[in-house]
Amino acid sequence: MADKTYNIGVEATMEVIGGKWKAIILCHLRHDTMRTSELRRAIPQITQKMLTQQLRELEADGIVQRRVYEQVPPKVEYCLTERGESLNMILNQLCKWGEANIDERRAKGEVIELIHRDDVSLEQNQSAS
Amino acid sequence: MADKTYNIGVEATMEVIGGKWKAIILCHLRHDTMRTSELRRAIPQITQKMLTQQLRELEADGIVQRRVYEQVPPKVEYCLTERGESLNMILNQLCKWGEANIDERRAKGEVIELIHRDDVSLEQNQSAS
DNA sequence: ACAATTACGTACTAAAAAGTGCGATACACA
DNA sequence: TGTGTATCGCACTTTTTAGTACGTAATTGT
Repeated sequence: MADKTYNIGVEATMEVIGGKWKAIILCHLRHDTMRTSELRRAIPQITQKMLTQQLRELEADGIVQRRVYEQVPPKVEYCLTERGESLNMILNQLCKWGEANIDERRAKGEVIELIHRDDVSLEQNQSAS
Repeated sequence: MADKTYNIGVEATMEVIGGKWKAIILCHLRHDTMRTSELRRAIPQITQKMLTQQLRELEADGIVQRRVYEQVPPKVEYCLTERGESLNMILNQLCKWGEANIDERRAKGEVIELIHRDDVSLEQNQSAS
């Protein structure tokens, strides 16, 4: 394994959840275990190749767990590992911030649509005030 | 402004803080106002072009504020806007998660180095328990 | 005169990430 | 025999992102 150097923690995090698809995949998996086809339906624009590829990388990073059922047609399920679960709070906040931001932008006249608003409501919220 | 559609909030967030440099830049700016040259020293691998380009995009997204002092040689400072500040908690957590992850990986035998460990200690932390 | 300073732009190139199109498997069912 | 299912791999192309190399400005100090 080659020597690796980070300057600041966030670099290591973005290496794991960065890119066009990973954070989205993880946001879906944080609620449920899902099979490949469910993820594909939940993320319509992703291609099969990208989905598999990103899931493989997340697996290699110890974030998701892959479970294969030996049956035909195949059935493969993915869920977060313990390390993946430790991203839960971050994922929730990323979702919420994005939603709030979309609202602000819309209030300023931009034409934006948000298909699925996450209802995390009363989970690990700690809004001081 | 062209019509834009998101499926889930996190997409909008990653559009703003994604990419190789933005989250890193923001992590540095969350403590201080900094001028261009300070940022460059804080993030040694970034090129001048990338730094400027990313800052411009963050400015366009209303995340950072650019202040130009009319003097020679030029002096330009950047700081977070209110909207940028609203990312603070996320940025802290991204840093902390990365640090913890680096520790885990090192414990498993990987040869990793982390130059700057962030000491956010007692800021807006809310660890229940 | 000339270098150093600080911030930025622009044309061009290189590398990384994502997308397309195709094939494979192995069984069920018409 | 042929079609549908669910998952994945591979070769290839396109798009996006990042990096290189260079040039500008206006002033201070040598």
